[in-house]
Amino acid sequence: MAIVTVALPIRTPEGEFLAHYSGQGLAELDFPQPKAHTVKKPGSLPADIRIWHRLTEAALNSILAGKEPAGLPPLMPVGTAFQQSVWTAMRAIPMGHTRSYGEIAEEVGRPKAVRAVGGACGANPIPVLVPCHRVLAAKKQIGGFGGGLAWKRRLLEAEGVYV
DNA sequence: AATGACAGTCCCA
DNA sequence: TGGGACTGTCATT
Repeated sequence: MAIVTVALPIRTPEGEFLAHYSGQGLAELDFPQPKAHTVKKPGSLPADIRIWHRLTEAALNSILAGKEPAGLPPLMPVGTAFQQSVWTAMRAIPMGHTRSYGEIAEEVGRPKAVRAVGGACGANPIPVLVPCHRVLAAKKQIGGFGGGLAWKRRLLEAEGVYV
């Protein structure tokens, strides 16, 4: 059975993100690429994907503007059981709040797997909407970020969080 | 199958 | 300030 995904661009004040949809929902969200690459739009899209994309566009722009999204598309990232549990825990962090890698590790029942939590954060396919940027190192240190620390700072700043 | 490298954290010297 | 143990995942060997 073929795996079907659709990639659609999202214009924001920060650049053009790229959203990937599977048949289940939003599977991946890419930060703006250094090289502006054109995305070919399919002539017609399934109704559910159009709806999800509108939700993704609105949610992404809301968060970038520091506002609570009115709604989210179904978030369907692909990953291991451990990664799924970490991503689920991250989604429970309210806007403007943060957790440490250690706190997330405890929440998923693996208090000693702190470092592995960092790995799962880095593997998060849906940054921003799955708020990996709200996970900091101990003592409110900034920690790392796959998309570049500038993005992490930018996203935290939009939520009024300063490290 | 084993090793090394990571978006971490704590402990002990 | 520095080194070791701990943990999940992936690339490399």
